[in-house]
Parts: sequence; structure tokens; C-alpha cells
Amino acid sequence: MVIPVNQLRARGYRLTPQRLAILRVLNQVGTHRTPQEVYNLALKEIPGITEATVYRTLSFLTAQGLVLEAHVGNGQLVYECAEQVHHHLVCRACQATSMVDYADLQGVFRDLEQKTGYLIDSRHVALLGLCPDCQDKTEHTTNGKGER
Amino acid sequence: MVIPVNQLRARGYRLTPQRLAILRVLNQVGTHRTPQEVYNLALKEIPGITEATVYRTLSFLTAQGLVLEAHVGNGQLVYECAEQVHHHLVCRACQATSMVDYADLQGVFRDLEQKTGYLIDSRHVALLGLCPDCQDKTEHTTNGKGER
DNA sequence: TTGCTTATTGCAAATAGTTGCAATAACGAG
DNA sequence: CTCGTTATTGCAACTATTTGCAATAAGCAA
Repeated sequence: MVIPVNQLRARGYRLTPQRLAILRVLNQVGTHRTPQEVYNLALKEIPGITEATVYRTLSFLTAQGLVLEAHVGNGQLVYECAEQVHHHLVCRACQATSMVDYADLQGVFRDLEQKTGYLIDSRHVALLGLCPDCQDKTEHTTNGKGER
Repeated sequence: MVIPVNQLRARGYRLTPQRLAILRVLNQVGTHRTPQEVYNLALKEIPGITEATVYRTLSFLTAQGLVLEAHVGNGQLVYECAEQVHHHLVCRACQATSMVDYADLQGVFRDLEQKTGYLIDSRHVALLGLCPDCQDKTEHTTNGKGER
């Protein structure tokens, strides 16, 4: 993937080593990254980078549309590259995530836009649920705390 | 709305004044509440209640399905009563929210469940976008920072 | 009603995330 | 290449959220 250098500069923003490093980190792997993970990985490239910068850069990149932000499960904020439109299924028991490129969802969004007049830009929705494995496991202990 | 006292007790949990107060707070108004707001309101009923308890109770009630949790906009965690299945459209410019009781979304979820085997229990999805008003406003200044 | 078990709370310390501000450095202009 | 403007960073203080642990009190049984 090509880092959209020009996009940033064209909009009057600056292309700093910190931003490049963070983009590179997010490009490395195709999965979600928490701010802490991003920080640790970026630290290898930019030894002096701070957590504050990572947090600020992540929301900046999100605002610029270069990065997608999602709340996975319990409330963990995660980030990943805004390469293509896709969604996630997250198992609330085992935290497994599957990526869903679900065209139909887009269709529904489009309908919704027509009905409400909203312009929906959620290209990254995380849906909570139970994966097949955990459905089996929790069939008997519905409590989540054991039965005592 | 009736607080489902029995549900909690039946599952072996206890019905404490703190939990009742928090449920009452969330029942008072039909809108989202941040943990801080819940804390402030609960404080009026239970003078000694702590923030830790509020946070713990909110996630407890969420886990029990009595309360819905959603990330609105920027990453604010908000809670509200789990009265019925519905979703939200949140304008990322003016923070306006509209409630959507959108049966079609449920249909899509059902399809997804069939394809993936997941059991989806997201009954509260917040979709980000631009409301009609803000679309007009931002037509000219797409930057969000002025143009300088 | 009294006592017992143990889920839940409050407290305080720990961790996560945000923000103000002065110093730094990107990058366009000359 | 050098300079000036100002976006961005680092630092440190601050706010938000989580967690361990001992004390408390729900709710069952007698």
C-alpha cells in the first residue's frame, strides 16, 4: 500500500516521521492494533515518540480518513488501515474476530441514507456476538460466572 | 418500565441500592448517558456511591443485558436502557443522534449469522455519518479545520 | 429474627487516555 | 540554501477508567 503523502500535504498538514512511522506500523499487519501496541511498535522506529503523540496521531489519521477506528468488544479502541470497506464480527466470549466484507450491509446503509437523509460513513462497524465455538461451550453455563 | 429485579436474583446476583439507583437513573430519560453523568445522578440518591461502582455496575448490567452500551462518535462510551432493539445514527459534525428502529438491519444480521455461524447480539449499533444539515454546511469547507 | 455465606462495595493505588503549553521542525517562499 | 510561519511534538499535569483487597451487607436457611 502507498502512504498517501500528498493527501496530507495537500490539505496543509505536515508529514512528520512520527506520522509516517505510525502509518507504517498500521500497514505492517492486516489486523487491529490497540493504541498501546501501536506505541510499542512505533517506539522501535522513533525511539523518542510519546504515547500522547500516538493517541493524537491516531485520532488525527482517523479524522483524515486514513485510518479506521473501531470499538471491539468490551470497549477497547482499536485502529487499522482504511484500505477497504469492511466490518467485523467480534466474539464477546473468546474475543475472536472475523472480518466481513459484506456488500449487503452497504445496501442497507444506502437505504438508511435515503430514509433519513444522513450520509453514513461508518465503514467499520463491529458487531458483537458469540462465535460458533463459544455457542457450544455456553450452551450449558449461560451465566458466565459458573453456576455455584 | 419495570426493573427486572427477579432476573438478577434468579441468576444469583444481588439487588443492591446502588444497582437500583443506577437502573433508575438510566430509566429516567430516554437518551444516552455517559458514566460521569450516571455517577452524578446516582450520587443524589446514594450519597456515598463511588465512580468505581458506577463503572463496574454499568458493565455488569450490560453483561446481564439490562443495559445497552454504545460508542457514540469520537469514542465516548454511553449507556442506556435495553428496552428495545434499536440503532443510532450519529452525526460526527454536530453530534446529533437519531434513533433507528430498522428492521432491515436485523434481517441483514440474520443473513450474516447464517453465513458465519456467529450469533450476533449487537442490538445497539451506532453508525457514524453526517446529518442533512451538516452535509450542507461542510459542502464548502471539507477540511474541518478551516482552509488557511 | 438471627446467623452464615459470599457477592458487592468503597477505598486507594494503578493504568489508560487527554490536554495545555513552550520548544521543535516541516516545508513553502525568497 | 536560508528564513519564517505555524503545525506538531514532548513533557508534565490532569482526567477517565480499572483493579486488588478488606470490609460490608444481600438474601437464604434455620
